[in-house]
Amino acid sequence: MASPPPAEKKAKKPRKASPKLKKEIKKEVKEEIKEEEDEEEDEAPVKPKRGKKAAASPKIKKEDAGDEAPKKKKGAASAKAKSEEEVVQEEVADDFPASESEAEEEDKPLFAPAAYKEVQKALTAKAMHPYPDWKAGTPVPYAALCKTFDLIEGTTKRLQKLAHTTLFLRQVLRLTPDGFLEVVHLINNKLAADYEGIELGIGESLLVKAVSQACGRSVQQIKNDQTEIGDLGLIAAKSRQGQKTLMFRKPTPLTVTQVHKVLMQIATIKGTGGQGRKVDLMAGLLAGCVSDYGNLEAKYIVRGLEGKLRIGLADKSVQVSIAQAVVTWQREKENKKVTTEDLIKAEAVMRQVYSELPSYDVIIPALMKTVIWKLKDVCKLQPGVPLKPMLAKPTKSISEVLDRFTDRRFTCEYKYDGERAQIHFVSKTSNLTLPSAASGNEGKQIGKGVAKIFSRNSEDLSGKYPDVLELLDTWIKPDVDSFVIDCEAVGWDRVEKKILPFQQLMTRKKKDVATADVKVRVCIFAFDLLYLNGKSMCKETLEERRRNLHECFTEVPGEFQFAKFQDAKEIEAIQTFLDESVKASCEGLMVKMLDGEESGYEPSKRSRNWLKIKKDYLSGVGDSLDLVVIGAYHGKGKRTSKYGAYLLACYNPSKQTYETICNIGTGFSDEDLDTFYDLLSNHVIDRPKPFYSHSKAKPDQPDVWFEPAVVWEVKTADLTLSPKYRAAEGLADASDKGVSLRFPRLVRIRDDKKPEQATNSRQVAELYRNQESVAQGKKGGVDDDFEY
DNA sequence: GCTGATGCGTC
DNA sequence: GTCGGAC
DNA sequence: GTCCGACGACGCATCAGC
Repeated sequence: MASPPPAEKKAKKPRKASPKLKKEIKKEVKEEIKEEEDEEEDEAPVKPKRGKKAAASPKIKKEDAGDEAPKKKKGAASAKAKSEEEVVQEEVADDFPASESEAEEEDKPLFAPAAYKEVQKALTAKAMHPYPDWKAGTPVPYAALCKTFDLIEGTTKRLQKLAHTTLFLRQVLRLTPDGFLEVVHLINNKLAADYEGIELGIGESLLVKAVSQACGRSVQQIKNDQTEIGDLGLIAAKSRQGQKTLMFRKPTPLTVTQVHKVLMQIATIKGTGGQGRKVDLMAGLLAGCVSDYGNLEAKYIVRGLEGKLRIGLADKSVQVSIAQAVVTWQREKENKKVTTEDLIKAEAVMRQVYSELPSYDVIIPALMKTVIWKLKDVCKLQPGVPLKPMLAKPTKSISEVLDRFTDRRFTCEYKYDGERAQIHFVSKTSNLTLPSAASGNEGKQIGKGVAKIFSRNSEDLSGKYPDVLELLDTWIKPDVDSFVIDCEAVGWDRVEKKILPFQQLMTRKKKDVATADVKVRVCIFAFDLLYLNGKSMCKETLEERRRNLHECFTEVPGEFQFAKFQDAKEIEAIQTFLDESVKASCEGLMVKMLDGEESGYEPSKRSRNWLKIKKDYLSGVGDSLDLVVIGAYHGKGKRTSKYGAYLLACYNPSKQTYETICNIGTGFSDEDLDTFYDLLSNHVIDRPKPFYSHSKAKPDQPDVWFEPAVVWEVKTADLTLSPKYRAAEGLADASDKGVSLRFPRLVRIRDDKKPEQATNSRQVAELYRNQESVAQGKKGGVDDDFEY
């Protein structure tokens, strides 16, 4: 990689000055908003006074669960769980094996058993719901869902979030079981499984139009509110409030079914005039928020359309809640009380099933007619449905890797810089079939059978990689009936026979690709085998899976290869292998356990059981630059009323200009964000300086400009050629493109540096050219006056 | 038919 | 993708 | 350790507006 950056040479100053100035004021603003919300609630006629206990009141939770849980966890280390059914609840909780050692067979629960007691209390108490029961058999009121969202958002405690969710799901199961799937989809903020490829096609700008249209305010007014309030959902709610008296009250409030239906309509609109119709539909939804919880409805309609509910409850927690609600419901049908053990077991079932078949469209219907203990028999990994990929945790040093894997056998693999690809295949002679997604794709017919390919996020990539699928036949050994493999698709230069940089891979077309037109060829690097000949391999050890992988496939250089690996043990060997991987155009290494329970492919159990080492994680290694802050963007969500991101530039001494290089929005502590807001507010100017070189395109403009004053050290994984930024323009490359940073993050403040001492354009160009992917083959002399 | 804005996916 | 905060 | 949500660059696909 590049030579040590200038920043490393200077003495390091302690980072982070002490802040805490305007904090108070901001708090007040927030509280104001909060109060208004509360008021709205008080008005609601159905405020559940009696329901308090069941709704898992914060205080009770805190005292019991919060404090006891950790102690119990240590104390109850080894007691073995006994028969499941007729044990008194308390006992079960206390005796349940807490963790690690013996309970390996069962998945670990998300929380300590003692905490479950609390959840359970909430579950078994005479169910009092924050939202009163609707008429059984009728559609779920959207307001009921929103009320639940509100409660979930209102706490930061995970147990409470869960309790709220579960309670609501139980209510749905009890009153409107038919609506359960839709409810689950809306809680996940999904319309359907990812591989169905159904997208809203809504972004902020269309949404602003819709809000403006719905409440009769100008787009500009909404935008102004955005910098102040930050949350478009709240704005919609507020705006609505203002208009309330003027609007007609429709008699029928929204139902979950209706909302789901309209969202589906929005998603399927195509063609000319589509955006306008989408806006109309959205505005219609907003106008339909007429229940007593209208403000909440509007808020979450907008949040949902934004693509993020931001209630602090996502995938994993939803899984757990579904498991809890369903098991409780099913127990009730048997006239039995749910036990703590039931909850834990149900959660384990759910996690495992979901990891192999992450599709509620399949799981929920199954749960409606199957007892949860048998779910595993009905819902299994099947070719055609992508499973959640195993992920890796970043590691800060090689010794950290060794610490984590002491006394374990492990292996290191190259981490290729491409696109994650999960390939599914079923042979013609197999009695299996590739189920086609509702939306169409049948899978690609190839000589030996049918195949599909999926992305890391379960999107169907079959249309993007026809060339890959067509070559499958040549890698598969005879008598392989069906499989799912985990791989990386990497750009491949067929002439030079070498890996292409990621940026090049990205230029591939994505839809309806014809093999003949493919410009950027790809080599598949396979590293895992998840399913083979009708059987899931997930529970096998990595060693076993890898052995099978190598047995069942033949390498074809430049088309299909096994990821390079080495079962290194010592620090030096790993270091050497890491260096080699970088030289071979890889990002670094993946480190994985070879055998034992934890080497299984079970993302739900622990989604980050693998480790990754990249050069830029290691402190003191990798490229870092000292850059000048010249602009900023208003923050959203939890960054409301501060800057959420900043625009950075390097210095060009010969032109005496500041050339923009990237935005930055990560690496800041909350304290930093406050400090920098205050600090930089002193440097605001009303227009960019004439000596700033930056894109003139409208969407590229920051909300605020600063005079050059503050310098930050920033770390990056790579330098890229940019269509948007101007750093080192004309120096890095023959083209007119500037340079930007891949994965920029703040390292520390450089208040020992003046803006003119920032990293200069020539240095940026040098860093760019020194990269393996660029320098390969044309490594020239070292530019010595680089040092200064 | 072209260009720029916007959405959405990859990392 | 990276990162920090809350649990 | 786990989960969540702030935020990054970039390029294809799609549609509005000319």
